[in-house]
Amino acid sequence: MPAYITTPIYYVNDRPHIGHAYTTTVCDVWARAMRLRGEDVFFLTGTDEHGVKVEKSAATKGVTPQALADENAAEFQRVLKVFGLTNDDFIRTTEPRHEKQVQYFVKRLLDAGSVYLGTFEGWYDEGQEEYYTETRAKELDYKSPISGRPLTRATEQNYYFKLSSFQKRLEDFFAANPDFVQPAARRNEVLGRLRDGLQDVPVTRTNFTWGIPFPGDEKHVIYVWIDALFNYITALGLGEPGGLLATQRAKYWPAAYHVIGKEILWFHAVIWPALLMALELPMPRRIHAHSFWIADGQKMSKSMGNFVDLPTIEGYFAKYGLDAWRWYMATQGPLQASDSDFRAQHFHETYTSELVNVVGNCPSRVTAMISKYFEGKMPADSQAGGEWPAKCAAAVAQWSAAIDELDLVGAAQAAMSLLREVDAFIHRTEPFKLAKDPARTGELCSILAQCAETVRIAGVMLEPFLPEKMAELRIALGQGDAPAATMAERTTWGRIAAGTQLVKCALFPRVEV
RNA sequence: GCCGAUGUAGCUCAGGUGGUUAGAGCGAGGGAUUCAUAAACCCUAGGUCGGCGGUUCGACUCCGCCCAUCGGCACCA
Repeated sequence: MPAYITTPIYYVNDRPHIGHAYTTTVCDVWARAMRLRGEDVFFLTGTDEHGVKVEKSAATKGVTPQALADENAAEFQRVLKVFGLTNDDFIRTTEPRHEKQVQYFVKRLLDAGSVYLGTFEGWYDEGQEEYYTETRAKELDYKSPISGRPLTRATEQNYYFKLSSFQKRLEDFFAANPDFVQPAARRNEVLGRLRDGLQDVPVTRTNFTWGIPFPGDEKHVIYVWIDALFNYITALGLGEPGGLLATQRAKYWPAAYHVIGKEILWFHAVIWPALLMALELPMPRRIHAHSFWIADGQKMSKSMGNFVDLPTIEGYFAKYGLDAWRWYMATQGPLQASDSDFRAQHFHETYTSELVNVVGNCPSRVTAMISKYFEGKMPADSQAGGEWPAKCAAAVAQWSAAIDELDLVGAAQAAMSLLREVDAFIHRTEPFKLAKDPARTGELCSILAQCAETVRIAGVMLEPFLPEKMAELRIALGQGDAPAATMAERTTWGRIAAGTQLVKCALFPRVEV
């Protein structure tokens, strides 16, 4: 079954930081989990490269907007590699394939009467070439915040999208699809605003040129946000029906899961569906709007200089490893409605208590005992797994149900609790004592074989989170490095044949503060 | 200002329909043990459940007010 996972496309005026890393990592874990289940996943990310900010930054630097975009897009792409992210494509809004299709879609909106030419009137700051809303203008006492000169009342012709005409259809859609926007708190915000009524929104501007020209009226430039939203379908070639891209990728629409930050919820939950309705395209499956990381209890901001930036992140890679970073992002992050605090100490504690003491230590003690008592040869289990096959099956089911809901914490817990049970089992049955009594070797064999099998299955479930370390675990358990089997096969009981050579492993070294 | 939330042990959070000693994980302190990465295991936390008032035989759980924090309020990518 096809599944299409997207991140927002990142604005090239920014440098990569924890926000980008977080969203992309969450999507990556999700994509890997779905692929593990055998689903046909297409995972997309990219960069948003148009708009007045890029135009201005480029001018300041004395380069062309395209040169600036090229440089920063390359940086984002480089970072994806460093993070080991498995996106299937990287779309840039300045690519011809995207621009052509956006013009096609906008033309269709125009032809369908969903886009029309209207007049915009507002408070204009001539120095900044910016409009302010009535409330903002009032706050500024109708003076430019930069130059102090009075704002002028200006009008401008713009193309508008008839968002207002989709009110009823959107309400019906939300009523029929209660899970469309996640988490529920975010959905409620959207519903609340929807009740206030919708106004038409401009889709073009004329005060800058760094954008996609409006088809048929080229002094207008398509507004960045609409340009950006379309990336989700231009990457699939939907704006070029019958084209090569569409032949290969059209199957991924509408199986789309848009993972976004809460700041862009309105665009994705309301405007994007309305645009799709206007284009008579089916709705995506889900919009998941996560919250933000804060730093040591305070909002991260560039001016405060407390942004967790790329060098900081790379420091964590060096100290704890890439998988540990992924684990922290996926299990401690703000996937739900409230923000999460990023603290070095919390990172360290999570690493030690979960990865070192459980995910690392449990396989370590199991493989150590098998090494010591059986020269590393997987012992034979005369009890056919005892209660463990059923426990593992239940954990896998729980894992899978959690993955369906993008509940990464739940999925991780399903695997973790299995490992904790193995620890408890060892504590209860005391194989290290049985090993001293030759009469009880049969019992010892069964216990250790059951532990090793359970560890192997838990390891499969942890692969999307900890791809590098779980590959090491597979090798330690004699399972080779590149598993070709499906997840269903790999989580069935008894794949480590008796006699298989196992190796003692220590996956997560303790890190001193 | 308007709309919507949240406020429970050091930290992160659970606590349908009100009822004996308010829970978990992590951290911290102690203990016992050794297969293991001084790990797993056992015990310990005495938190006026934001504040005030009300309803009730009885409220963390219902109502009102107040305080604090957070989110949304559309052209911002």
